Amino acid sequence: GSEDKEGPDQNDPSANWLHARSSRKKRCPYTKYQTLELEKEFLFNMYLTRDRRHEVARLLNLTERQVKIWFQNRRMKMKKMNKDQPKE
Amino acid sequence: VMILRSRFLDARRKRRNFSKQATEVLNEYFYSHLSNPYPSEEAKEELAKQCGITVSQVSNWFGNKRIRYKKNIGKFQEEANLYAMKTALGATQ
DNA sequence: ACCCTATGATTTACGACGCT
DNA sequence: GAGCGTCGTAAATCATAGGG
Repeated sequence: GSEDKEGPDQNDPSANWLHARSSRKKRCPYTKYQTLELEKEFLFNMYLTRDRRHEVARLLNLTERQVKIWFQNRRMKMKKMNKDQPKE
Repeated sequence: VMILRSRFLDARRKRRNFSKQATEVLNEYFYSHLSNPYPSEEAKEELAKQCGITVSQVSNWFGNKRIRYKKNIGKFQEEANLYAMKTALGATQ
């Protein structure tokens, strides 16, 4: 019989978890320069206007979408830092 | 100067491995919820309390565990069986 | 000391869903 | 109803801990 293995496997559990994200862009780490400039911009203000986003994207050779998402992630990071350690 | 700067920037990366006991608790939860190893916020808080770590650390642990388990199920088979047996024994008690 | 793997944390990139 | 917001996450990568 095909059931000679132990019970727990039965089916592939990992196949069950979440979407098998096929066509996603591979994560590509930003350069020191790009990150530094993004941080400076974030320090200036946490939310970008359309024009500012366009400008930053052009300056750093990133897409506007990447810049938008970077700011979203950066805000989440700030929130997490405040939650984990209110001071520093 | 470079040392000071890098330490400042990466201060949060300083870490110690979790205690054996904490890892035990996390693994027990993971393998007893293997079909859906996504603890709720409340469950994370409870686990964090039991393990003496933060909720963020619990989230990190599950994120790492899920991806590493999925990437190489074979490597974790022994561990999976161990914890499966444990919960089974606990249930029959 | 050196090398290597395990492990915890951080960084990109999205999907899901909300609000306006 | 396109567009940007948060939230939770996957996946890759980073940095170190820990062990032989």
